Amino acid sequence: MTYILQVLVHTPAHSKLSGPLSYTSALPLARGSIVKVPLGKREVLGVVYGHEEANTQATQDTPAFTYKEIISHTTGLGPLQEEWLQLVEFTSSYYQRSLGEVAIAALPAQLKTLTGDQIQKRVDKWQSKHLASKNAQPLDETVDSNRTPTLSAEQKNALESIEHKQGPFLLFGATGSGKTEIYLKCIEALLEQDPMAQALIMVPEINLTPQLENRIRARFKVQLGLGGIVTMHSEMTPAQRLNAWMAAHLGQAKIVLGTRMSIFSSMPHLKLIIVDEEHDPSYKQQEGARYSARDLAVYRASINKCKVILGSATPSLESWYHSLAQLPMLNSEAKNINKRARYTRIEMPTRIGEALLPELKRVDMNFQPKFTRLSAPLVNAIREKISNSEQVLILLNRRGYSPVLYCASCGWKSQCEQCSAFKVFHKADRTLRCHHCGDTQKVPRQCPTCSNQDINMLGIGTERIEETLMESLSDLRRKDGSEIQILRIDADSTKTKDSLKNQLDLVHSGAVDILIGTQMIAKGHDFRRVSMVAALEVDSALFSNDFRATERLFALLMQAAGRAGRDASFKANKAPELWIQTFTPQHPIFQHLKDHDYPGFANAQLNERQEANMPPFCSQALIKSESRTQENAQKFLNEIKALALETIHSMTQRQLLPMDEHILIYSPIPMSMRKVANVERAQLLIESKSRKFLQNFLLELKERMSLNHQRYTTVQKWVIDIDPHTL
DNA sequence: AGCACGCCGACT
DNA sequence: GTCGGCGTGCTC
Repeated sequence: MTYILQVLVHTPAHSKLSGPLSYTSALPLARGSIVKVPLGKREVLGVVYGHEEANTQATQDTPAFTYKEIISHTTGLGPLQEEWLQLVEFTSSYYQRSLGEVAIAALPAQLKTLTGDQIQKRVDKWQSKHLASKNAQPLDETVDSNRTPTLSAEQKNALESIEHKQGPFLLFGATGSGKTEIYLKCIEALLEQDPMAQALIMVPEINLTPQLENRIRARFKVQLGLGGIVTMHSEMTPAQRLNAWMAAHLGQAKIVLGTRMSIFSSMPHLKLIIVDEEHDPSYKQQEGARYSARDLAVYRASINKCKVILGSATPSLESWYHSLAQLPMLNSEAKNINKRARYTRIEMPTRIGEALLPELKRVDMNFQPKFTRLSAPLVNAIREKISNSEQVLILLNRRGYSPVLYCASCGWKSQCEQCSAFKVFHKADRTLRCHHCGDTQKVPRQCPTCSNQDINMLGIGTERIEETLMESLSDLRRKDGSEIQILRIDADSTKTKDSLKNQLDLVHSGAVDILIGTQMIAKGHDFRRVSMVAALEVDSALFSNDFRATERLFALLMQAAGRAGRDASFKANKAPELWIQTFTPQHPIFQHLKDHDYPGFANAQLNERQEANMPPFCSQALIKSESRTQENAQKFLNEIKALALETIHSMTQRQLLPMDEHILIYSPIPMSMRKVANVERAQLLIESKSRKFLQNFLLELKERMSLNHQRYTTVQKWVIDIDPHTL
């Protein structure tokens, strides 16, 4: 008997080939089976999507098409489960990519290169190893799994809610309020109740949060054995990824800890999903299928009928909004709408132990001498902390020495020829570097256009702050008379593999007094002896074109402040301090920050978003195009716009859309980074009050586009970004 | 997406 | 004379 299988293969999103392809097979392989199939001259990985008995006679309207036969199917690895396929289907349709692309991208790459036999060997090897480690229950080491901390009343209430309610849960807990302990307790309870159960924990970037992994391993190592806990992130080797994936797929890994990619891990007994720091932008994939792993987590929990916990001290406005049963009414214009709270909010406002909330100090830069980089009050405060053997953390989100070079006599600037950006002066190797295309040149000794010897620097970067501090604190000594140590951590200082970890270890060990860095140091890491955090140059985020910039700044500053004063044994008789240098100290964000009032901030933001009809009060999609010329990039989008208007008209006529303007098509504009590496970029924003209508509309728009596919040749590349993060 | 075929520029 | 650029076209 011959069967015809529909197989998902990695085919492009916008083409005739975007659907499942048909192959013949001697076996009626189950949906979800992993197979190898021929495609053109290649042999590719595929996932069986369905099968039917072959019709011996080709029907009239389907001309006989000679299908190729599948090459092999992977024994030893059972089929991917129905819920997993459903997640793939949803991702594919919601984010407008082909089923095959989503499915194959979600599988470990080694499945493509290894033969069926090789995979079988891996499975056998893995299973015997796993069994061995299971039998040898480690009595070794100083595992203190029984030593679980006593829970606060807040934590007890939180656990009770999670146990008795349905969720999804928004765990809104201050930094240091013990969210991690809640996660661990939930997993504990789950495994106790069902030893087969699997839990998925997602974190924004695993290398920035090794503490969580350590705590999970410490807590569950004995119970689960080595293979019971696996991690998944992009820095693992292909072999490691395959192993972790198999462990999860075969049900032996009970805990999967990973970055956004792990939302697609095959977990047949998935019973709990946790999204830590759910507000973090890195949950949004920026390539291929541009999914939000956080949103998919909520969806996956609903199809798996399992619980999902979104945790954050500064939730995304979307999640916050979903946790409200009623909109706040702070402005007269705001409408008080009663709505359904989709998420159950659980609050844990109190920091555990003696840790005090940071105190906000604003330096009004309007009253500082012109071009001041580090204000006198800030420098004095730093001196005081250091001489008191405390650590200081300085945040500046700009690496390099100076972001722009400028010639005062002719007006030359260090513009990158290939990008709409300036080349940044890096003093360490005396180069001018473009941070967008990577182009690097030696720094000119004189102005390239007028030969003026005197080139000015505009603005500051982390390198320059490091230098400035070294100079202004050169006389300062530690209590024991030794020299103070300043360390800079940014993408430049952490190029080699373990350098980030090594540098962070230096901070933890106390060898460093002042740590200067970009955003990367604000995430996750506990610097226990840090008693002061200073943020420089924050104003640009307050006046950005991107409506989410304020939200991101607030989260960053709250998170940075949370780095400080976490050491219970650190006898801080004073609260830790968060210093901000700003030209707009009266900006409302700072009042909320001072009061540690996230709800106040979020509610004010929600009111603004409501008035301006921005997310979460509308859904957005962004079509981006790339071309040699800006004109062509926009020309393409104008064609799309015309097609979109036609589509709306037609859909309205067919009553697929309501009569009034439910879909709003803006006009093409250059992207905020309009040129990168000599490629001009433009974008077209599409908006709707209704997520469902927007989806339906985009589906039909895409269909119409593929009908006249050959027409779109003016453009090199185009993509649809659903729920874009940055505009 | 890959991968081939195919037709024009600078090199062993 | 070949190597190799990326435009065009095809893959169940």
